[in-house]
Amino acid sequence: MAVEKEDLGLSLSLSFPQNYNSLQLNLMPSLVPSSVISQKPSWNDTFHSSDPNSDSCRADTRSFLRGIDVNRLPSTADCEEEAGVSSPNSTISSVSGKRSEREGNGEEHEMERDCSRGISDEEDGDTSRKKLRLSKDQSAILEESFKEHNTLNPKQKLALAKQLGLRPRQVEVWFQNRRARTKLKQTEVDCEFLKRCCENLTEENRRLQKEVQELRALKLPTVLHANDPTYHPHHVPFM
DNA sequence: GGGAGTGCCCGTTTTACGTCA
DNA sequence: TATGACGTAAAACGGGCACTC
Repeated sequence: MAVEKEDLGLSLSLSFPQNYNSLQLNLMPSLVPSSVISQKPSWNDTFHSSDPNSDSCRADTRSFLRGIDVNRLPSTADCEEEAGVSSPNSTISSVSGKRSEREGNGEEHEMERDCSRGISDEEDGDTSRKKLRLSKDQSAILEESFKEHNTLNPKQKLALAKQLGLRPRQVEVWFQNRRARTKLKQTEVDCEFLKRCCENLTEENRRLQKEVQELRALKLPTVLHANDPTYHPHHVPFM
């Protein structure tokens, strides 16, 4: 496994029941969980025009990315598509349809040619989809990027893909899966937190119940006498 | 208002790889 | 030691939704 669970940098600090506010969830060293996950990264500054939501960027991207299916591996991929051969589980209109229209562009195409691993994977003539195991270096770089920003704008994606010698689609998929793993991890942490909350509340409830019983035991005579109209403080009942 | 294009999320499938009998 | 079954992590896929133009 390229990324161990520990590599996610998870740490959980719990302090119960004195101060629930002391709970700290730190999923990753530089990635603040939940609330910040959706924030746009500062790394955007690296790429000017980098706000993925900006009009210029989107328009840029749209014209930028068109016409090439990044899922298609370089070289032989073209032949396969034209021959109507795709992966066993994908139709021509599936991946190549949805992604090709939005991610194809000259730069990516050129970059894909440089993807030696992809080429070698496909050159064996096997038409089934080959899953590429990322190298440790590739995973490390992706992790570093993810720590900086857990989403990518198109330019960042291209730059990263180029740097790693991967297809932009692979980088995109990696980030999607990485976000999913982070979310799953956060859910596990949240569940653990709630579980501990429940345990502490149960214990607190048990303690309070016991305390109530003790108080009732102490005050029982008074309570009974107060409700007893025949009671007289100096009256000694028959035994 | 609605269609097209795009990005992201989510659930699922497929594949690579480690473990164990 | 070889090998096949099995489990798991992760890469990849497909559909849906939201958003923008």
